[in-house]
Amino acid sequence: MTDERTRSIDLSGLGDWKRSDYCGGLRAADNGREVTVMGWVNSRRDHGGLIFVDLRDRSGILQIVFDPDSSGAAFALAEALRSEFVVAIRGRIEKRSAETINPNLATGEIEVVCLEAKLLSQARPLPFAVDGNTEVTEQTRLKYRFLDLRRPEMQERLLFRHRLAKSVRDYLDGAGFVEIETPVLTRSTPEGARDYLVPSRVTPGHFYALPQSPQLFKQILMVAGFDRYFQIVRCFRDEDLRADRQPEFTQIDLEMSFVTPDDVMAVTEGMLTVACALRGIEVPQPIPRLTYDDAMRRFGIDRPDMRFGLELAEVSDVVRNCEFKVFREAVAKGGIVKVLRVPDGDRLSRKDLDNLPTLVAPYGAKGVAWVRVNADGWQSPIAKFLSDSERKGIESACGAGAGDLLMFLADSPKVVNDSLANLRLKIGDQLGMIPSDTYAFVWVTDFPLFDYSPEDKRYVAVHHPFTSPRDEDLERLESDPASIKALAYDVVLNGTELGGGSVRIHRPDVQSRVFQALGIGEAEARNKFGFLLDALSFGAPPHGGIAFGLDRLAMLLTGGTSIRDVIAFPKTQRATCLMTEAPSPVDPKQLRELGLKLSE
RNA sequence: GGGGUGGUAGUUCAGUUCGGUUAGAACGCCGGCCUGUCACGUCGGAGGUCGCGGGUUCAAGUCCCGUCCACCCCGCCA
Repeated sequence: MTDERTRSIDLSGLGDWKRSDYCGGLRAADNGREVTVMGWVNSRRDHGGLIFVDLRDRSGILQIVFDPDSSGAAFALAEALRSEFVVAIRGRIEKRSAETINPNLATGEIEVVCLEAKLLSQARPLPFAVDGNTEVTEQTRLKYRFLDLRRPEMQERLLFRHRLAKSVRDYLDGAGFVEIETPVLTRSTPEGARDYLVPSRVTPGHFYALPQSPQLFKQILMVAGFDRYFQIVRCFRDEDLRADRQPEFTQIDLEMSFVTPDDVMAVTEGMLTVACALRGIEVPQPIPRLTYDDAMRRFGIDRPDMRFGLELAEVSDVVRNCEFKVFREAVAKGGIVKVLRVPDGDRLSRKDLDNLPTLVAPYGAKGVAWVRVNADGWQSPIAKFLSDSERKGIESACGAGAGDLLMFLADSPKVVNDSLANLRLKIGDQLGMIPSDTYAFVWVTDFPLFDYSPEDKRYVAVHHPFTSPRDEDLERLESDPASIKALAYDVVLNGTELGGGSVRIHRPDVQSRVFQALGIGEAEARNKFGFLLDALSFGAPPHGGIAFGLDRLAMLLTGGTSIRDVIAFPKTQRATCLMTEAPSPVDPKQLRELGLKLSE
């Protein structure tokens, strides 16, 4: 079939032809001009004695008319054209007659009458149509990414990503930030995600790590006196993938000297304003703030979707001694009981209610108790276990009134919050309460500095080990680590964490104490972070910064649900590339040079 | 590591409950006709390792076991 397609046609070179215009920009005002356009055959309509070709380039689509009266040679060539052949067209722009205008095309008032044509390249029959009307599975798209990326939708996404990065760069440049590159081959650090390792040939048995972020380098650039740094930089984390997580991703990374959290947040708000303006989206000035404790209390999550209500309320104290064993025992065991109030609860059917346990099971919850608050009292399987005063207490805790549906979770704080946070999203979505054209930004502040890891039997850094505690908490660093709040802040958009940052520790004594609290001994700290402690000891300014997920920002601003759609060549969930088939085995010789041996 | 969904023509899917003649549709592809289409029309045609391996059966796309791939989620990750 390939042979038949290609047999009788000669390919041409460009010769002295130069493109005069992109397809998509031509208009009625160009009537009469002779133009040279080049691009791909988006589609071909052959009427026997007359052939129309929609020519596509990055800018759009333009109709070319091949008429034997205008050029017999070009017409003969048009007969052989097929989808995605690459051609150069010389022709004259003509206004279309009124009845042949195509209002669906930006260039629909005109067409190009072909006077001369060159076939630059042929295409085998395609695995899928590039025309944008055909649904294709992602697996096929990723294998033939070069074709997928031709689709106007993907072109627009990547062009937008370009404009987004440029607007950020321009803004930060204008705000006095200096773009400085940091190493990609660097050293492995404990804490945080699993590193991608790169073996050293020159020092066998030693490894570089690809950076999870340029964290330490940017701090050292502050010590070096650059005052304001930024970088749009690739980061690497060898963890399992999600729709919004790739093993390599791009951060907008910045750091500033002599600042408080407010200063970093102000720069961030300016940057987001410029970025969102590309989509006509307004960013509130300032972006509302929520403490971590409030976020957890009201939404059960540290990245709440603020586009809708459905807030949570805690009722542990109300039900501490109630007759319902599940509630009573949860509280007795140090757990909590929280309630999600759904207004107009009859929008959820009994079947919906029966399905609730399935929705929370992934988070370890054993069930969901529910109550319908009717005008004449409570309708609920657990109503009989709750006294009048307990009912009143619950109603006042969550503001319940007639018509509301209440959903209860009783378990450890983690299970309750995880479950209800997820339930809130699911139900908000199901009831159509989440407006899709709204962009709700929120700062989450005052994160805990440490989180206790039962697995490791020690405290781990919630943000990272270089985050500064609040000054007023310093004295409790050793005595009550769990109570320490960090000078850390996340910016959240529609329930997605866009960026996070902190003011850093700039005193070597404080840094050492935090390492101690994290169970990183003096010798290990010296060994792993000696260069940082050194740097801090030679005159470090107070400094802080933030890092943004460029991919996530691009995804949200293009209305996508997966960052793969704003990454030209993304990886699959198993971190492979379907186009290049990376990763791949390597030649034994390469392994020998690196001093590596594979086990079995 | 775990849970879920999917894999049938180049593509997107139906067919799988309840096993049964030659596995279908649309789009695409190939050929004929067609001078105003733009999802062109029209006539004809080709195209299948039913993801892969094993099993049950007279008989497997369909049932059973294993396995690979993609996606969503939990764990993991800021």
